[in-house]
Amino acid sequence: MPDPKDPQDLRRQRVLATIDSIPRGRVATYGGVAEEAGLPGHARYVARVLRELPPGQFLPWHRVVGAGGHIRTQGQTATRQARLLRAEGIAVKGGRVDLAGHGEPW
DNA sequence: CGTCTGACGGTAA
DNA sequence: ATTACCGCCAGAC
Repeated sequence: MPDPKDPQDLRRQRVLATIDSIPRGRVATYGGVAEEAGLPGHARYVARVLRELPPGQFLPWHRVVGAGGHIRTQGQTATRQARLLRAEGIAVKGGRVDLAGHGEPW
């Protein structure tokens, strides 16, 4: 286990905790998650954390989308994300979700 | 240190 | 709608 006092790890934990707090049926943007985690301007960092997330983790990673509701994942991952979103009642059309109806809970 | 790379965000064409 | 840039920033090398 990584040292929980390591500031690097704390930062990541805050991001993960924020994503974990996204309710079912809602989505959040990378930038929104970053801001909520106290890291304004670090949208790319959020993406990195998710990208390197070990598979099988319980985390609603699929609820994180790009600005404007765009799905930014690629290939099979994008397919899975769309399926998971639709499974909780979020429509995905043209690689995009309706932010107006399912936007960030913050 | 300098460079390169992005599951980003925004703008311009 | 697409493509090309640009600004940004943590990491890897």
